[in-house]
Amino acid sequence: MIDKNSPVPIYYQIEEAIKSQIINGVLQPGDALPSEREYTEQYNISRMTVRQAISNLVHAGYLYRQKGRGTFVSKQKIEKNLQGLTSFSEDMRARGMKPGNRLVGFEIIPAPSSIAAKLKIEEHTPIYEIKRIRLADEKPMAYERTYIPANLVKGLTEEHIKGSLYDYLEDTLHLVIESATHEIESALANEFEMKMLEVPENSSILLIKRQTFLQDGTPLEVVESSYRSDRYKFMTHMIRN
Amino acid sequence: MIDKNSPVPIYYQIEEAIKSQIINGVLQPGDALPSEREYTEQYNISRMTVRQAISNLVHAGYLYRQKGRGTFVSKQKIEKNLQGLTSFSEDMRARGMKPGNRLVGFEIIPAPSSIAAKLKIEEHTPIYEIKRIRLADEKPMAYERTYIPANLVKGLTEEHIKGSLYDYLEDTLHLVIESATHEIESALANEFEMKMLEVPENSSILLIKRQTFLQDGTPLEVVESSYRSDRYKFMTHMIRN
DNA sequence: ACTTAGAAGATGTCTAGACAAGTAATAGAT
DNA sequence: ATCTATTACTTGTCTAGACATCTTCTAAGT
Repeated sequence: MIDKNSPVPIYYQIEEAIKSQIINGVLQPGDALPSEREYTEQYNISRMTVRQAISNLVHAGYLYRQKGRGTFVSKQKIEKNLQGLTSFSEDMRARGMKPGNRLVGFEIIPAPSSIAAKLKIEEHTPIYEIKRIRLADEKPMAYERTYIPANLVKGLTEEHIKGSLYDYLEDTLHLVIESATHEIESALANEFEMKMLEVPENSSILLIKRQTFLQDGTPLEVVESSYRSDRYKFMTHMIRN
Repeated sequence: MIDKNSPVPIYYQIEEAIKSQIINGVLQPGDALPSEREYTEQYNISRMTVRQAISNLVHAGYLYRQKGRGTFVSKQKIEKNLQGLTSFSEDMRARGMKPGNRLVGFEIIPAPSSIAAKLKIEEHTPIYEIKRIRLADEKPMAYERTYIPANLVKGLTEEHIKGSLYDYLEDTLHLVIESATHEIESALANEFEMKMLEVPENSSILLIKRQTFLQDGTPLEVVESSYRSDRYKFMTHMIRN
């Protein structure tokens, strides 16, 4: 079960063992876990190591702890942050749809002041402007404008955009994408959006403005998207402080 | 600086000391923190205690760690999960507005099947149905229906709802509200919503469907809200896995 | 000047306790 | 039967190391 000679950290092996007991129904929602001391004795490991495994599972939402009482399996089925930050393609795939793209525009432009402020660069600094119609199952889902600092993402080409931009950023450039903020509004589709999204007059759209950040907090991109309201709803998960 | 005789845990005191150095500009974004060993020596505490403080700040988004290199101040200014799960009143206050309420309806009804499924109770089980116009600075912001299992929240009265429902749940009933899911859509206001929200024909609205969960994963409430799109945008923060 | 190897310094993982503070169960007294 | 005190058990906090693995710097060799 726990292999002390494995390169996989012991705490991680414990995590996976507990998680699979939960997923396989051996541990039911509301069940008490064995105590930390019991794990310590069973696996002959330090209690702090057990605590690290359990803390990670508490953080992930599988377990909750109550001082003096014990540790219990959460009734809530979703893993916290499972619905995390994804690329458009990842999002569509998660919804069982086939993602696609129609590139409308791709150029380097001087950053207008509002975008520059969000990207924390000087106005007029060169940025990539990427305009796309986002498809799901071959039909328009969203119209999207993406702005990325040119000096941060060197060598970006149309080929990268046709594939997965996030794959290029993460796998080739080794950028660590950490988080994003979203502002979500409702509006009526304008003439342009009606045409791009193929929706009739007086259609409402979901406007999503997103800012993505790297691990060290550097802003990576600003994305402004107009989604068809008949085909898309935004889903998120929030934790109370 | 660090008071070992204080009831406040040492790791928490370290956290607060580092946090205030960041907030006061003593530590700048991108700056390296002193090493764990340096804190250990400076405060004459265990390195594991230092690690706990730093881990909490990493988790909160103030710092990031790189193995072999050190720990650095994040450039990103917002605290992760700062924009966490709030009540309506908390949300409005955070936006600098004065929250208010017009109670439209409050009764116990048998749970319809779709609500029962979300609350994980049997159809027809008694639930509270609370209908409110949500005000901000005395003007309508949202129309909202809330559904709460009656056996989970005993003794709920109109007085509680006129005040802060979350205060009653947390402070009086000691329920630990942990998280929520949101589904956000865009739509056109119907006749009823136009009247409640005082918006003209062909106004778009932001539809937010929320499910709130307690610490142990028990569903607490289902909330369906229609927000004025001219006065409200939804803001959230997501982390990449 | 450039390259390589070793040392120094950083975080990551883990040990084996100890005491603090909360909850639950049990035993004894009324 | 009920109440109170004690004991047992739980998580929370902390200690004082040790070794693993990564990065960076320095010194030596070419």
